[in-house]
Amino acid sequence: MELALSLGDTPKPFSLFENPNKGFSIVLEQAQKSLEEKRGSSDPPIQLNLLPSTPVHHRSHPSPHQIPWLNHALDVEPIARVTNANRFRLASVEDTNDEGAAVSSPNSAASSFRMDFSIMNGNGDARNSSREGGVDSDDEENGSTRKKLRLSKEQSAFLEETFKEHTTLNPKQKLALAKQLNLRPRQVEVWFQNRRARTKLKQTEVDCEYLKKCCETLTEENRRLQKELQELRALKTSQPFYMQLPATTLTMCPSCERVATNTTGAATATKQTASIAAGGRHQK
DNA sequence: TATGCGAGTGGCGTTACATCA
DNA sequence: GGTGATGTAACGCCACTCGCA
Repeated sequence: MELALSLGDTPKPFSLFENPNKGFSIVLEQAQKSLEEKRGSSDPPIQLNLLPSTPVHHRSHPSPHQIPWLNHALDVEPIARVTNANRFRLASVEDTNDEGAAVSSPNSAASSFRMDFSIMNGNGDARNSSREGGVDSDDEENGSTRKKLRLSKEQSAFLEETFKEHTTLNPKQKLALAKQLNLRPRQVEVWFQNRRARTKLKQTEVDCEYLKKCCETLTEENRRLQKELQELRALKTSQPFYMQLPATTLTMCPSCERVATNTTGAATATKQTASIAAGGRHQK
């Protein structure tokens, strides 16, 4: 599994910015604004491309990895986070596919791996080995012990591709995917939950790194400005002559910040004075 | 021993439905 | 009978956690 890290050049800003409920976002926003103001340009914020980027043209130009039935399902019913709003009662369907027994909690459909895939797929072939993510033979023999299930590479890859298309599944998609991969719907559901959680975790790590860099940059900028201020104050005390210049004679060109001579204004004169005191920094 | 990851559990939000005033 | 308030069940998701490979 590859996690692509994109540093900039992303249409979407920082993920945390998108969530106003996160306390982090305020800090980040301020830091980013501050940096942008100082630089005069907006550096593209960092973003970890863990979440699948859904191409705008994705329906018209399907990728080689696209899953037709999923796209079809999308056409029928858009998902994202509307599963609650648009969900339809599938309890009976799921329960049927989900063993319908050995339920340890309302959300966990099964705590053992007893499953006859021949019921679901019409074939109970040799793919149902534990390594392939199907029924574990040990579980068949010993229902009390649960062996660690590992999905096969093919199953993982397929789930990954599906996740790239959309990070959540509606019940139809879940059932279809489970059927296609020879897994229980609950397994597909859990895989997507875990995948979302780990994506979020990775993104958080990247966010933290970005915040660190922001903090360092701002600290450095602050240090520089403090130093500059000290120099200005020193100049002000040692060369009071500049402070006695008529305020109406000097100003700054707003566009290039060079000295102009025949406009007036006390504020701009102050700016000019500061500029001269700073050694004409703007005249590079 | 550390790590990845599949899975269990509890809590929360949302929706549909039933009941009652 | 229609309507709004309230309670409840079902469902999905998330955060946390465990434990196996």
